Amino acid sequence: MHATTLHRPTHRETLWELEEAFERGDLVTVFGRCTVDYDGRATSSLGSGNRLVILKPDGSTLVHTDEKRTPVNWQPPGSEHHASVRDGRLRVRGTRRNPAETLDVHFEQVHQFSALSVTGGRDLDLHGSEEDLRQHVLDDPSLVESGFIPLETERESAAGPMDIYGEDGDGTPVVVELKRRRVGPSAASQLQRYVEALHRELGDESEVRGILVAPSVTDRTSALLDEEGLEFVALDPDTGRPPDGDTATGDSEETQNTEETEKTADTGDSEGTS
Amino acid sequence: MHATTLHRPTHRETLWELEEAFERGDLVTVFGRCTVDYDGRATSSLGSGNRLVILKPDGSTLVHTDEKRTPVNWQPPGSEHHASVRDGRLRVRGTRRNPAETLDVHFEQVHQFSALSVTGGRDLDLHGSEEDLRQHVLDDPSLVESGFIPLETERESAAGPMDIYGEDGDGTPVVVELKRRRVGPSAASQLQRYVEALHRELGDESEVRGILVAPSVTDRTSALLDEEGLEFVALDPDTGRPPDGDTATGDSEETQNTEETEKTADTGDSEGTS
DNA sequence: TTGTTCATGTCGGCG
DNA sequence: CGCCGACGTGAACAA
Repeated sequence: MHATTLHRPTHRETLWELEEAFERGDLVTVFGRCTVDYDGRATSSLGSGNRLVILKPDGSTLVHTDEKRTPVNWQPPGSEHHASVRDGRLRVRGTRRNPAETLDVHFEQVHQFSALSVTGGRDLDLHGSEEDLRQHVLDDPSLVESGFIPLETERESAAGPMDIYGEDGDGTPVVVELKRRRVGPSAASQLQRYVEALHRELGDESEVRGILVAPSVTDRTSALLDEEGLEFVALDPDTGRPPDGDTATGDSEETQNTEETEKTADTGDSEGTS
Repeated sequence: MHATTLHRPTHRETLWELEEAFERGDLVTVFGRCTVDYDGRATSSLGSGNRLVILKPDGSTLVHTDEKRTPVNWQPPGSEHHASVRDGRLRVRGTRRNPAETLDVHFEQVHQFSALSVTGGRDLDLHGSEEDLRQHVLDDPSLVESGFIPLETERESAAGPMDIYGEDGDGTPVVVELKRRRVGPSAASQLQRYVEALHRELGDESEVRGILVAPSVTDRTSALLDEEGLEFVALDPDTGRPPDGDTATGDSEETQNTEETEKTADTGDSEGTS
């Protein structure tokens, strides 16, 4: 581990240290007054101001102001860094092809330069994603509906892979779409795509049910689900159980299967993870 | 403008400077060996390693490794920073409510601390977004189709706001969905949602056309569009004209209006921007 | 605050 | 490398 820092360096000094840092594979931060120009998937320009520029050894460039989580300008990983001095200004350029794009940072003045060796320890242990929700459902399919039997995950269809494919107690095909958070209209459309594709695949006479599993759903989306004959089951991705305010279980006398459907899954005695 | 930098400071020194920097509203960078723990919308932990931590005066926290554009961990703007020393470690905590979430960075060692005044100049001039494409179409509606008349943008429907609502030469309602880049299935679904909602709104006897305007479309999506009776028009968001390889203009003898539809817009003499 | 959608989204996985 | 969908998406804007 090492850290090189220059205070108010000349452009020539910065240029030299930049190239050394690129060579070593350091992470570089440059704080200074600069303009930024981007051209590629879109086009942008940013007037002069003091910003923090980060150059990563994987080729990425981040230009940060004092606000927001998202950089005001950037270049993705896989780009190439190149630095030069022209017209009394230091230029740091990031380029890539496919898509072709270029980011130019022109420094009028560099207030601070740092080269840091940031190697090691970058794998994150994350819980609470859609993957976890799926595991909950596979561990105890009755969470979706009593009698539900998962048959396949990521099952392919003409509309793409569906999260969980299975059958209900009557042997009717069921498509389950999982969302880790409150869902909007797009999730309903996505589920509908899968249901329609499967319906076409299995034959026009076949019934196919679609169930959206998420912690909650917006009003408009709830209406869309109703119109499409799709169903909703409330599940929290963390606990794998119905959220606290478990209203809107979808059965507002509009679900198409009016026979004795038991939607209330019996909680409690799930054996859980192996 | 000022920049304070400490090289291998003690935790006590860092703590002092951190609180000063928070007070001044500086942007802070801390480079050091640390662990990171997050709990909120999800839960994550990150083992010990050398990382660059950025603390913005708007409350955001970014933890960057030597790879990727996206921080390995973060806290959004609007959070609150708090620093303390416990058990011989420096803890920097970011918290917010709604949703409730906490990010803890525990430093075993700080290699470098900087406090930077990054005020000013953060508005970006950006071109090439969907907004530009819309302007192109509104300037010359024949780009979509000869005879097309835009009536309203962001028109509300039961399925949400549609990009452009208008009429074709026959007075048939048309929903136009704009995309700045090559589109996948979700865009087709989105358009279909709007068309269906409008169809319902105007009455079951009414015909409603849906046109997807984008530079290009994937094969599967093209099939989806066909099945739904939706149309596609190829337009480049930058130039507002058909892209170079202008194949797949949608008229593969499957569009439902087989009367004399003139899809080929006359290029060239568009008056353009006012 | 909630709902909805765009984004230079970014990122990972699979074919 | 393209397609496809998740993401602690973030950010802007309207209701």
